[in-house]
Amino acid sequence: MASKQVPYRVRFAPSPTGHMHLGSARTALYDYLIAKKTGGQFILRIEDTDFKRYTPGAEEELINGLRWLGIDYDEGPDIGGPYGPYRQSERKDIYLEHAERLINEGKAYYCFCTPERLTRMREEQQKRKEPPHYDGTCRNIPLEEARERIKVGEKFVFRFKTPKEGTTTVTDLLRGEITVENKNLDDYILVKSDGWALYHLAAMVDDNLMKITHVIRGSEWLPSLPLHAMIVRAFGWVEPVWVHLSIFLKPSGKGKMSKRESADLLKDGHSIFVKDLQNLGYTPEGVVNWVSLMGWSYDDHTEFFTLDDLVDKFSLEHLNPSPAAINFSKLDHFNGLHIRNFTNEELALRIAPYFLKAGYEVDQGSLIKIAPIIKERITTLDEAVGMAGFFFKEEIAYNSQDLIGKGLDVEQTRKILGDSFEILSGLENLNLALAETQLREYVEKSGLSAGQIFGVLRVAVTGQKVSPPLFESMEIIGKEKVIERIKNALEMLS
RNA sequence: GCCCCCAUCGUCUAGUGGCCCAGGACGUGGCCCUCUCAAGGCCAAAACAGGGAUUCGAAUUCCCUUGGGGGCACCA
Repeated sequence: MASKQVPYRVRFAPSPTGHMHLGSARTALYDYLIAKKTGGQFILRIEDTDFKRYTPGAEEELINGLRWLGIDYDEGPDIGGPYGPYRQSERKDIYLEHAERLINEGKAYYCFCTPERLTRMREEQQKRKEPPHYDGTCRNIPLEEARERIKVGEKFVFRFKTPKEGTTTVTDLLRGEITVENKNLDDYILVKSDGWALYHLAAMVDDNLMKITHVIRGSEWLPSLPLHAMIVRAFGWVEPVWVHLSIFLKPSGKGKMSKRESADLLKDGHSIFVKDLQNLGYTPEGVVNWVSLMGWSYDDHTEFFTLDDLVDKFSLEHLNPSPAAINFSKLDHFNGLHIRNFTNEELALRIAPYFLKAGYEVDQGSLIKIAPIIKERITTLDEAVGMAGFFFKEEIAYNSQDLIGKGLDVEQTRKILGDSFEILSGLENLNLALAETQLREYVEKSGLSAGQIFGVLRVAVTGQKVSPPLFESMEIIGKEKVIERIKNALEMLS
């Protein structure tokens, strides 16, 4: 009997404040993988208590992004679940109750300091070269007095009463024990004066209520981990396993990606936003494979994974804590790999939207025929349009200069075109084997190279200097159209 | 400034004291294949940040230095 796997309950808890980026995608992926692997649940929770930063449409983009990547969640705002609601904006009272509980137990206190006073305080601390921290003005106000002030209508926040002495030790799965001196920790605000909980409180309360066993998140949260552990401990709850994933650095490896740089990236056909990646012709398979390997590895020799492979092979043990620079050329590599792995039917389905977007009228039947000859020539789906658009054009446009092959002059080119026209016209159809045999015989007799002759025909038939294989292409285009295009080319040169 | 984290080829990484004068992948260069472009195959260049300590033995353990990153909000 195999040892029993404990099901993990994990959550992806983004705030709807912008576009879904790679870091989020990876966190969600790992959440999904480990939940699936252990037979547990993956929960989507929206952390939307900061209304100032709320971005309309962000939640929808998040959900679409997850869906596109194939990362399904078991509980979430749109599908519900036994521990809802899954939007923090619908859980205000829950947080307030918990904050009150901390107050009653002497583990938190009401603070009446105004934001203005706090900024002034911080400025002075900076002037004195002190680390910014709350000075504790309200820390020792007797509870009775504080309640009176609240009754009178004074504005207040809840602050956590952080011990001033001793140390706090928390264990991160990837890094081991992390110990900090409590005097370096602040009396963090738990609930704002508008009554809304801050992340520190809300997330810990929700994680407990939603029975989260493993908190998997970015390591930008590491500095507040001791606080989070303190809050969990103050409530007397058992801590989840803390897992802080490595940070993604920009391709240069120098710092996190900024807004400005993200925009520049897009010009090169890359992006850190899931939505852009989709538009740029990347496949969910490629993105998932690529992102899974940033900060995690399986073994020495396996790197090609489908989502199902990953469910099978993923484990928290092989996570790497060091920051990772984003490497887009590797994305291209994986994307190409997965495109080549598609069946022709699948590829046809995937590239169709890109043709449509470019204004082409395409049919599935033709795309299936085209799929095998472009498969190994494209790294992104949208490249199919540039590579194979000529199949669907009534008339192809190109520069007549491009017709004239390397080492050839106009006369020679015309002769090639004319002879080819004769040869192909004489054929019953442009059956691949037949056409190629005939044309190769012609090459033999002509004394020219195959490259020269086929090059001329390539431009005449496809309008491109770079195209899928000539004979395969001609067969798909059909005799009539091929002959006509050769004739047009001939006329162009006269 | 303070706190925390990290440190193997350009990049992503394998490596948990001897199997490593360090393996794989991307990228780069070369060759082969070839109707273009790819794909594919083969080959090559390319790294344990530095210094101590522990040990018979260190990429692997400990300490220091250096470098890099993250965080210091009534944001998440």
